[in-house]
Amino acid sequence: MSAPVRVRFAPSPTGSLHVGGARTALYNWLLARRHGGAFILRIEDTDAERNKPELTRQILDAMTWLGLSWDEGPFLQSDRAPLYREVADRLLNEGKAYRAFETPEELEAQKLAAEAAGAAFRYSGKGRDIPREESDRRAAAGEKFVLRLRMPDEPIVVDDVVQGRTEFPAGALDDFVLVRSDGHPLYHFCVCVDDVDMRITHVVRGVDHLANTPKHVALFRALGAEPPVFAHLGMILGADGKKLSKRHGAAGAEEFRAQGILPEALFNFLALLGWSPGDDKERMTKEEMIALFSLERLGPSPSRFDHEKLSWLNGQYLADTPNERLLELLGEFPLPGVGNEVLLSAIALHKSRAKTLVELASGLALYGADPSTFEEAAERKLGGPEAAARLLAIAQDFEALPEFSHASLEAAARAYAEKAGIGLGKIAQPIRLAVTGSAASPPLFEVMELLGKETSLRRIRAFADRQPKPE
RNA sequence: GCCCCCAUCGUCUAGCGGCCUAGGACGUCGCCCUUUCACGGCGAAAAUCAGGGGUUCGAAUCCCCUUGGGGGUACCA
Repeated sequence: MSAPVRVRFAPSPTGSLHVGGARTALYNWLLARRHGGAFILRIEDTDAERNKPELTRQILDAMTWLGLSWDEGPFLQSDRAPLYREVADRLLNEGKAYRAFETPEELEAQKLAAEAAGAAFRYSGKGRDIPREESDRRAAAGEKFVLRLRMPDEPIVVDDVVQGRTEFPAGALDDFVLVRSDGHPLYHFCVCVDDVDMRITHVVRGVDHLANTPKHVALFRALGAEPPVFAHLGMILGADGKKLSKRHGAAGAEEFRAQGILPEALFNFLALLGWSPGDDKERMTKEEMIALFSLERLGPSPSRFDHEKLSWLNGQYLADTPNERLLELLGEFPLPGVGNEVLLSAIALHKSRAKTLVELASGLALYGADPSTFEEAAERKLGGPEAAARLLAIAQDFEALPEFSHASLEAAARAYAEKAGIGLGKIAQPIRLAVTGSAASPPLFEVMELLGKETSLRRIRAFADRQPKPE
C-alpha cells in the first residue's frame, strides 16, 4: 500500500447530513489526514428525480460546520455523463457488458412467475447469447435495451477490513443493469467508474453496502482495475435499536447544531461510535484522533446513539471552550441585549452549568430583563413576610457598601447572617430567587456584581414587594 | 424465500487463547466540596461475555448450530 491514500465521501443529496453519513465522512477524513492522503467529496445525484442544488448545499454546510474539509470536489455525478457513456461503450465493445432487450413488463412477469414457483428471481442472462451483430442491429433499429454486466462464473471474495472475509458463491448475483434503457447510468456503475477514475484506494462506508460489494468487485475487474480496500461500518441506531431518524429527536448534523451541540463535541462523539483508540481515551482533539486512527480499530457491530453521552461530552467541551468562541457560537441563539463585556463574564459564570448552547443562552437571559416569574415552589419556601423584611434590610446594607463587588457583597451577607443568627444560605437563597428568578444559579454574589448595584437592588426590593404583607 | 453481516454491564466500548475473580466511559445511586445549581473528587451497584455444542491442558477470545437484530436481493441511492 505504497500508493497515496485517496478516499471519498459520496452522499446522495438528501438535504441533510445524517449522523450515519457524518460518521462515515469523518472516518474517511481521519484516514486521509492520518496518511497525508486526499479526501474527496462526490455527490451521488444520478437519480435525477430528487436532485436540487439546495439539498447539496445543506450537506456541504453541515460538513464545513463539523470541520470535515475536503481536498477535491465536490464532484457531481450528474456532470459526468460523458465519462459514463464512454466507459459503457468500452465495456460493451470488450464484451464485458451486453445489451438486454427485455422490457420492464417482461421482467416483472418473470419475477412473478419465479415467485409463484417458490424460486428466487434472477435475470435469465438471455442477452448474453445475442450475437453482437444482431444486438447492434436491434439497437440501431431503435429497440429499447439496458446494458448489463456479464458477471464472472467464479465466486467473488470480498475481503473487508472491518467485517472480515466473505465469499459470495458463483451465480449468487445476476447480471445487473449498468445503464437504463433511457441511457441513464445507474448507481453501482457510476460508483465504480468514479472510484477508478478518482483513483480511490479505500472505500469506507456503511454495512448497508456490503451485500452490493461483490457487484462492485466484479465491476472493478471488468474495468481492469484492482478493487480498493473495503471497510464497512456498522449502522447507527436510535436509542430504541431502530434505525435512527428524526423521530428520535434528531438525526441530522444540522439538527444537533440547532440544539446547541458544539461541532467538536459531535465530532468526538461520532468518532467513538464504532471506533476506539485502544486505550481508555474518550475526549480527544482532532489531532489526537488523526494520530491514533486506523481502520483496524473500527468495530463491525451496530451501535446505538446515546444522546445522554453526547450531552455530557458537549458539556465538557462547553466548559473548556474559551468565552470568546462561545460568544461567537452563541450568535445563532437569542441573547439578552447587553454588552459583550457583560456577556463574556456571564458566559464564564454559566458555561460549566450548561449542557448545550441553547441552555447556556437561556441561562444568560437573566442579565437582560428583570425576572417576571419566579420558581413557584421556591417562592413558596423562600418568600413570605419575614423574608421580605430581611431582604429589605440587607438591601440597605448592600446599598451602603463602598463598592459593589462580590467580595464585599459576600462579606456583608455573612455579617448579616451572623447578626441574625442564621446560616448564609438562609439569606442567600431568597436573594438568589429575587435576583435570578430561580433557586439555582452561578455563585450569587458574582452574578450580582455583574448585574450591578442598581439592577440587583431593584430586583431584591421588587421581590420583597410582591410578598404578602404581615397581618 | 434466497444471500450476507452483527451479538461483552441499560448505552458506547476494551479484550484479538492463559495477565479476566472481564477494564474504562455515559447513565444510575451514595459520600465529599459548597451560599444554590453545576463542575470536580471519592466510592458503589451493574455483563452466568445471547443460548447450546465442539476444538484445546486452558475460550469472552477459534469452529459449528440455534435464537435474536440488521442489510441485500430494482431499468433507487
